[in-house]
Amino acid sequence: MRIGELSERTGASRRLLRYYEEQGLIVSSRCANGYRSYDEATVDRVAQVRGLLDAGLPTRIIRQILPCLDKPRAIHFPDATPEMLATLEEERDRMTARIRCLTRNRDAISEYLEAVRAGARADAASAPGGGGG
Amino acid sequence: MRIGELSERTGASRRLLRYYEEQGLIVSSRCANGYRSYDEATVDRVAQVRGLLDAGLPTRIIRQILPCLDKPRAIHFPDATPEMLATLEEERDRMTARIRCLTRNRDAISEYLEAVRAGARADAASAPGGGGG
DNA sequence: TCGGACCCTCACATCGGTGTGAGGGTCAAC
DNA sequence: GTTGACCCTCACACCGATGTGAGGGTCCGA
Repeated sequence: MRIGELSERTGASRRLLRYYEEQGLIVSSRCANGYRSYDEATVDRVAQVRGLLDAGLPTRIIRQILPCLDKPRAIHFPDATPEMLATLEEERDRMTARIRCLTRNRDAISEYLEAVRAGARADAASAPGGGGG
Repeated sequence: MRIGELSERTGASRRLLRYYEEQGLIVSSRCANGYRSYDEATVDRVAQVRGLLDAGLPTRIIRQILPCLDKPRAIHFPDATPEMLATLEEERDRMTARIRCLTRNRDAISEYLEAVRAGARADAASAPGGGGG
């Protein structure tokens, strides 16, 4: 597919898709006329990239971790230098920290929302038609 | 405590602490001489803010969700307009999505690391002193 | 052969989080 | 009364993710 369709299917602007490619996050082949051509899997790839970007990872890191998510069954060990592995472990730990932080705060929001709803119900029951102070 | 100590204890630069204050994420009182003065709880608050920032939330959103995390037991219902609640629900869902994305990818990284380690062990066992292809 | 929808490559603009420095005050210690 | 560590308020600089627009090609259908 060409960039327009990919853009529509992923919600990412064309500009952004070119940027991702420039950053090495997605790849494209070129048609004879120079147009970019993407295969089906790129749709998922873009979603993944955008998810990670939205979760606070910079493109530099995403570029590093993507290759090892791609081919979960066909891992190329020569790719994995010791520094690379160290980076991955570090990044995994950072992600775990992020997950914990997000989870804690999300749960607090949920609690708050429930409390507000419970309070609103109590309010309605104890003073129907009136306001609580 | 003054800004220098807070900076040291949180790892956030003074500049950043002033920025957070400007963004309404932390508060300070002022000494007679104009110096900012923070109470103990601000240390945790800064950590929370930085965690959320690192997880991809913009200050605008953090400012909105912080008040409802602060006082989990002393909720002020008048604060909560319906739009506010809607925003919170939205944000909670976005956080859930982030958590899922991070978890999925982190687990994939973990799997990769384990596979590499297993491969390395197998390599070492089958061809000690040699290289695997 | 034209128009319009699509694509290309620059390249500059914007926005948010952060660094850095100028110019200047406060205060404790010598 | 000077020095040095701390604080203040600007204000500009930077970087990364993204928008926008200029200038120009390709291709399809009227």
